[in-house]
Amino acid sequence: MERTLIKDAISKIGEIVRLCGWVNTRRDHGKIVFLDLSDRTGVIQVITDQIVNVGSAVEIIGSVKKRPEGLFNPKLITGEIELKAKEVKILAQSETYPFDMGKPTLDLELPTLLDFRSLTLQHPKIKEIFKVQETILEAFRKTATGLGCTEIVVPTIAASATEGGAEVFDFDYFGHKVYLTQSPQLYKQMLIPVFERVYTICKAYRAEPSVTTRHLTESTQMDCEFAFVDFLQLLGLLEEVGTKMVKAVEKKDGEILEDFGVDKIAFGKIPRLKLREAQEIIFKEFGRDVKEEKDLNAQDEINICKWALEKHKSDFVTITHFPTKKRAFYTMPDPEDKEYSLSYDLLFRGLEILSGSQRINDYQQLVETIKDRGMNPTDFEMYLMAFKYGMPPEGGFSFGLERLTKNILNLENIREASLFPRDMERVDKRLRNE
RNA sequence: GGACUCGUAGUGUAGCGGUUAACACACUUCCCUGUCACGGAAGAAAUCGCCGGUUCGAAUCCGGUCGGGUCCGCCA
Repeated sequence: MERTLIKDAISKIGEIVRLCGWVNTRRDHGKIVFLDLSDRTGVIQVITDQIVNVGSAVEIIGSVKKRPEGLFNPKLITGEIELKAKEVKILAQSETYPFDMGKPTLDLELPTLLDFRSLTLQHPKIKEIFKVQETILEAFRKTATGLGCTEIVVPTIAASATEGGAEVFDFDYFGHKVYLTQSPQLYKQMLIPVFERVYTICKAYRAEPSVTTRHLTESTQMDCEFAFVDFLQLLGLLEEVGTKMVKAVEKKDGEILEDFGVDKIAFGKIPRLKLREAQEIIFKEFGRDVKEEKDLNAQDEINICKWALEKHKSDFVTITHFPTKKRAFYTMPDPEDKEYSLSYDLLFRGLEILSGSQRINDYQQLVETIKDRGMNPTDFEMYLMAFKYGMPPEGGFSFGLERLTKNILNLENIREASLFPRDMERVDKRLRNE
């Protein structure tokens, strides 16, 4: 007999069907036993007299019935029907889970959540995090494609430590020292003269010894790069991509946002502030003098987002013109004040979720900048080659997928927004110093 | 790297000088034909992270150690 998906059972009242899925919970009333059966499309109540362990994979043949009047369950899409089982076949018996999977929220401490990752991911509410992530990825692809970008796949093994800034992982490569890339930056720039506009979804590696709620050593970046654009156009592009991703989640996963108790997202016109202007606002509105700082710290980001929400009804804020010295070498200095750069960060609900810049596209200027930073142009031979042959004005940006997911769902820790998070102390299992 | 915090059944917590170490969920057995976080009865399950000290007496106080967590720094 052909398998029926749970959501399709709704239209099969009176028919005999075969359902496949997992037993979520069991309510045993003696002569009558209720099972909640789930598959990828939903959950249905099954009536049987058999005891089946929670978690087991089963195949159930039975008849779809309309529930008696007054016994509907509005929480289920199948709440007006149920399956009267004729035959329950256990395909794979489940052991007892180390915690209660039946509760609406898995109430576990973070280390427990991650120690049992292959099990905790099965919980409906945790699964939802990654359905949202899927929506973000889907919307990013769709928006970038709509903007004329070609999707590219870039390497994560590189011969030079490249960009400076973050610490990088190095390892032995057939007797040579090579590095894991901290961003797809150089590769997407090299592909500008090929495709004019590109995007990539890739992994980025940072060996920073940071143990915080917002850092991963392996993150997923969503990157775009555009040719023939100026600074203001770039700001428009990043705000469009950012807004569309969040709107897609609101549209497609509204119920999940409700489940997580998330406030309605504010889409007012996104304020654009130079770093100095943002610092001025923080001083005036929050009484904290950070005007000498070269970047915003975590508290600054929270403050300025609060201001943007109150004054501009926007959960986003764009911060521009960071000090040139604090940014990667390929960042274009502001021609009007070279101390500052044509760079930007996008903040969303108190956290930086994107950064990027207008790039230096002039070959000579790029070579000089690399030298000024104490790096060697010969380490960038292939990269620089592209700039000798008609590199147009260009720029781009990079979104952090896990950070965006964390902040959309108001998760406490970024590790919750990664299926298998890597940090200083964990690569699937806990690492111990021997 | 620095500061502050927390380690108690499988899980999440309570207890903070003398308790038979408590509660909830999960688990086992029994009862229950309408539950949907089902309900009811009984039960199993913890050398209170580890080592040492103070004390007549330590889960509880002190020191050390190991392991978490949060914040700061670094960083995206």
